[in-house]
Amino acid sequence: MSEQQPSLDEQIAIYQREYRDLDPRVEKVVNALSRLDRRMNVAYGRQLATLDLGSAEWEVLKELVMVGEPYQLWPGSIARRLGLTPAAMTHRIDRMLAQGLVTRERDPDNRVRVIIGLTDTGREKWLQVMRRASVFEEELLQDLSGDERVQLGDLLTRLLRRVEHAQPDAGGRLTDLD
Amino acid sequence: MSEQQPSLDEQIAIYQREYRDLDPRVEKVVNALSRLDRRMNVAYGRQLATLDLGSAEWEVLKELVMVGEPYQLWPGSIARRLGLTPAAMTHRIDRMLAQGLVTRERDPDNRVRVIIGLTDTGREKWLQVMRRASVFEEELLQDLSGDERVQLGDLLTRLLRRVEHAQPDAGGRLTDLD
DNA sequence: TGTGTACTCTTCAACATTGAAATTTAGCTT
DNA sequence: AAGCTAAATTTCAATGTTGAAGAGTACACA
Repeated sequence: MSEQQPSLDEQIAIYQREYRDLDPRVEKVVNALSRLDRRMNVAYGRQLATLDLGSAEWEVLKELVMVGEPYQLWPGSIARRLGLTPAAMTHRIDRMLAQGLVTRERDPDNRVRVIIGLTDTGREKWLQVMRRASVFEEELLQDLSGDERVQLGDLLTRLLRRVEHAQPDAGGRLTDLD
Repeated sequence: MSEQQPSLDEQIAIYQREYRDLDPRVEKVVNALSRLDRRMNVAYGRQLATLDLGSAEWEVLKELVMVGEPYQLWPGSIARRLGLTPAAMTHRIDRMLAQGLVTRERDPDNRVRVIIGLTDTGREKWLQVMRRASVFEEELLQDLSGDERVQLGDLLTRLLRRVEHAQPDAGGRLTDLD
């Protein structure tokens, strides 16, 4: 009935008691990953709050910067990348328009489509967030040597490959997102 | 204006163009982590759906199993662990009660408090999910040797330590969650 | 040229989460 | 023992997301 979360090793020990066939090495990786991501998001969330930005807006900003010049994307494409419904995008963009972070105009090539563009204000906001985020990220990796950072990046990239280029062929159980 | 997400390396290259001081090794780790977590959650979400379970319910189930016997927790404690408001917990538990996954009773020691307990149905549900999840997880780590799995687990654990035992003393920017 | 089909975005109602106020209880202080 | 403060949960109104339906546009094919 403890108030605080058990340590990762405690968690895995209990999981194994519940389900003997579980591989503790695999569980350690997977659960550490998910714990880390939660912590990172809490940290980002706090920094965003000090910049009057919600994490919803931040996600969209990131996608727009991520495509590079000229910082344009269709709403549906953003929605798919973020795993949201198009309806949610409509509303997010409404809000971001009001804050001057993005523009919305009809696509001349296909008038059903809409083009979302990043404003200078939006790009500046992205930069402000990244400046703070990079301080946190550096702190997070503090204990790792240069070699270890590269090693970790490589291992994670190899996992990512499995899951980002997953063809759902051959009874594949892996996820496709786009 | 591409339809699909840029690769991790493309993403980082663009980030660096926007913000020169960014350390690509750090960015690679952090962004790979966050991409992986998103993919994993999509995969889990699909498996949960086939078991008529929402990810909200799954999160609560996990916390209850994670504390071990006798599988009891206060609503506020669950809320803090999951980063939710107490109000959200009230509603989640309402739903889970209706599905017979948990019980809710007053704490005899402090009648303001409430004790949420796992039912046998709930524990069985957890097991069903884990049986499927472990297949996916094994597939995810497929390309890593036994040594590499341990190595990855260790590196991630070291990051986690930085962030889970963070005292916000000394101007610390790291997050505290509980 | 006309029709059908597919696609994109928006609108709408239902549901989940949030933040704040309200309620109830415990524990401390005097 | 009374009153004050702090804590846990629930209730309520407001906001965000979802799924489905609707409106508009492009493309293929007859």
